Amino acid sequence: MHDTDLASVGALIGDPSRARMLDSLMGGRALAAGELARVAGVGPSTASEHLGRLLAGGLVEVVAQGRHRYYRIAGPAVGEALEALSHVAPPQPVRTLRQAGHARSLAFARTCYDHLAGRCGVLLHDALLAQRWLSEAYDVTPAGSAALAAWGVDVEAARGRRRSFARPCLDWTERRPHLAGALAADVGAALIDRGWFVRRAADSRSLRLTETGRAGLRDLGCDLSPA
Amino acid sequence: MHDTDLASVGALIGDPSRARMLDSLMGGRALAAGELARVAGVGPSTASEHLGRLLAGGLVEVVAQGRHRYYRIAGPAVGEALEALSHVAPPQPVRTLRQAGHARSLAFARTCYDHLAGRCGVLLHDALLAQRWLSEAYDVTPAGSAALAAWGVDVEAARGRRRSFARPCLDWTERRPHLAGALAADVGAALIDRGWFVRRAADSRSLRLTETGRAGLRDLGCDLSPA
DNA sequence: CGCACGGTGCGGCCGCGGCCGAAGCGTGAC
DNA sequence: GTCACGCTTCGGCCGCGGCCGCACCGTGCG
Repeated sequence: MHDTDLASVGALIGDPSRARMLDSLMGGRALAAGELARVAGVGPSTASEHLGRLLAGGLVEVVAQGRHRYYRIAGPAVGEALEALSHVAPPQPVRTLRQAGHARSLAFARTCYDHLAGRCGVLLHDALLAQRWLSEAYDVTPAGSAALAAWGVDVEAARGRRRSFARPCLDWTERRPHLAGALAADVGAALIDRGWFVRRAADSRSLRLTETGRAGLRDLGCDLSPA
Repeated sequence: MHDTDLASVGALIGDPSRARMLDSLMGGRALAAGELARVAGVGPSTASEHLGRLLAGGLVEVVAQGRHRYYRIAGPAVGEALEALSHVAPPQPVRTLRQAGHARSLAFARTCYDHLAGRCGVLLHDALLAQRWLSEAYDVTPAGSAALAAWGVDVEAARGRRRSFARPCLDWTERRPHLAGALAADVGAALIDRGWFVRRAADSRSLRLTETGRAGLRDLGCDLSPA
């Protein structure tokens, strides 16, 4: 099954169409083949071929549901690899006004595989430390545990998962750390759940900060003033 | 300078010749263009072209010395990305006896970008925790600080560097964690310095455990009996 | 000095792989 | 049952890029 070495997995990511698909899937949710064809800008047949290769390479997995086939990132290791890769691949230059707007919204709030990133991500990271919900060693304090429980986050469940619990991750737009790991994934999901953020589109990593979220961040002591 | 997006950096890694070059460079030291041509199995001109692309993509950097040009991994971010990629790209199947021997020695002791990995890597990781030189939070204890100083490791200097200090990293041959991060890099260098390990070849990641190292690991309580 | 050597640039060959259109298959709607 | 739709498979076209040989440049040696 696994004849994949460094080169072949790199080649899988190295195709522009597949890279766009993977980038969309880094939003964390499963997307249908047709949606992925659209974001990649190719026909359905071509997309199907790409997805077949990604599947064979173990980068994505598929779940059939009705007459749709939903693809998603295969596991945390894949997400972390793509995340690490994007750290050495800063954003491409802007060409159109539309792209400029999209880039700005991505820089403000987005998902990074399965957790929050962008300006809001680093602000939240800083706030969690400033409020001492997290220690410098990135462990949850008793106060943090209680506060996160109020958000609907099960800290102990996150701790039990087989991936790093909480760690800093250098944000490539802010060049400062945001929070990554199992806890970060749960916190991000909880905040979307509580309506702080809404996804701009099902197949995009871009998030929109709601008024609720804006108030919540202010309560945490975050300074949302531009730059 | 940076027009590199996810796809182009993936494509850089995706070529078999370039992947072999990068894998060799993951040994942590700078290698001359000719050596890299040899490990890649291509002519000098082809290798030069590859290295030019890797250079333009920011994956390697070059230092001219005499009539040689030495290439090395550009920075920690690149090393971490390659490391993360290799986690989703388990080793390719064995075809020859020579490869089998090489695979076995790699599984026993090797460098993973700039720190120790393989069976010896995870044994050392376990020993550092068992001896309580490292806490569960992967911070160095006072006892550990003294012991590491005796090895010639400057713990405080490692703490100051702009990369993660010490963290677990899942070993893909042992499927158990070894130690990664700035501290791990210094510890690995110190142990090679003290003659516990020697590099099997300048352009390989494979290490050989010396008698000195074998005794040292035993003193730490490591069980070196095979499997 | 001249030669050997390491490394790079260029021209040309060639094969891998991305792309599409058409056809086939299974699922769900009516 | 019949049709529509989502997705995959197959065949064929074509362009990108890896490969080499050769020429060129700079360095170091005798």
